[in-house]
Amino acid sequence: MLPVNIIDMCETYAVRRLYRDGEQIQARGDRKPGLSIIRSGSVKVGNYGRDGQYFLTRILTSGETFGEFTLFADLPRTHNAEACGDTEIDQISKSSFQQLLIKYPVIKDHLLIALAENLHTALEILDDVRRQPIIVRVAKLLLSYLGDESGNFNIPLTQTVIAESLGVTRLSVHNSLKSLEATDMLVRKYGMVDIKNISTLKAWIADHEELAILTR
Amino acid sequence: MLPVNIIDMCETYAVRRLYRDGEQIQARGDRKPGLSIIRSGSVKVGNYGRDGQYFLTRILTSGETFGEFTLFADLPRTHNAEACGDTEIDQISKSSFQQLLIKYPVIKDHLLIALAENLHTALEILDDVRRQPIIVRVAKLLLSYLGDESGNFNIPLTQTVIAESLGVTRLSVHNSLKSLEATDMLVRKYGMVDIKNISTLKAWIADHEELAILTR
DNA sequence: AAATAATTGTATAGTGTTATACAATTAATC
DNA sequence: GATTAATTGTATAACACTATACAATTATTT
Repeated sequence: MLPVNIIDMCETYAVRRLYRDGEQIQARGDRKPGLSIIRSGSVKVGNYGRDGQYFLTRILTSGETFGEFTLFADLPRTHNAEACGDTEIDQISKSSFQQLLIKYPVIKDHLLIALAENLHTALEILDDVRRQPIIVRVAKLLLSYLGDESGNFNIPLTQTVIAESLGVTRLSVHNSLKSLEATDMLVRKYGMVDIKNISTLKAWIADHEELAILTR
Repeated sequence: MLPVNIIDMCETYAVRRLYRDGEQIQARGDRKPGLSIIRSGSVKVGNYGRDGQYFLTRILTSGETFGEFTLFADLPRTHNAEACGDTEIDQISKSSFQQLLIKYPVIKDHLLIALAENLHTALEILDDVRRQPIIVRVAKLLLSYLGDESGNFNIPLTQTVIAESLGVTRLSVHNSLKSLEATDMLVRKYGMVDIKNISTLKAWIADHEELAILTR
């Protein structure tokens, strides 16, 4: 996610387009490079599996960007993206972006940071997928939605969305939430999860993802 | 992986150090930023699971680099790294690297490319972990080791190493290889896998990872 | 207030993967 | 050439997760 003032710099180099709810913005495998900036609405990023099962990677909202890596490496898009509600998107083509970089070289630094952060996040998620049981991954996902410590304690995610985010069945999510509720860390509600005690949740995660740090 | 001439530029800004076989170079969670360049030997990058199970991420060899993302985002190391055989490594601290960037600004562009490529790779692997069955992932891993089309057809990987790379048991790898051998694409040998026909393997992968591209 | 849609809860069977154990084969070492 | 180590092969039981189906609950719409 780029800083606001950087995004403003981009505006004159972009072409704005409106996507209707559910409209596809890009497909996995697309090769047209360019940076996309969400100005209003939100975007569902994910892929469909063999049997139509959907794997949600992330929901991006206003101010967030995607497609950074297509600007610097000639590689196809890794994910489908579709509008989630009517959504306005600024598209900057690769050539426009190169001009933009000449005018505002500082943007390069912010892209380096953004790419570094995204890479770190991706590596951490990959690590979790491999090493953590579902219940820990559910807990960590919930924690990631709390963000600001003292913020909202009720997380508006359906069990289905959590399942799509983690790439598991809704049933597995349901069972995990039930176990977590049994240890009194949260309450399941219709279309949301209420966290009862953040620090307890954090401690529980730290406890259960504790890993042997061996040297051989 | 940075171009050779870029790595040469780095040399005078680096501190070289020898690591003995098996010696730890960095631990997951370490916060000291810096870029590492392998000058000789090789490095095993991975993590240990709860029960001591090892998850191998990659084996890096001479000329390859790691730690790029710690230079631009204040984030801890995601993986353990240990020397695999006696290994020489050039370490460039964050402050040295900043001076280096001032002298050779072009390095920034190569780092952007490297980060973009690494991010793409990570996203693709994450996608495979979620959507592909083990047998397809085994096949894709083998294919990735062929690299140059007409190169070596015998891949020197033990079933254990393949298992650690994919985060599954050796047994699952064994069964996958057996199935792939049954369709006459490869031959299992002691400590290696011989690919009989690359194009057949590629076609098989394309066939089996074919995915529904749905729009809803 | 009634009807419809969305979400959650529960139960059973099936499947792929793991865990565990040990034998067989191949390579390396003495 | 004999011994040891490493790798591969095979078999069984256990387990986590999935697939499928459907009921119950909560919210939304009319």
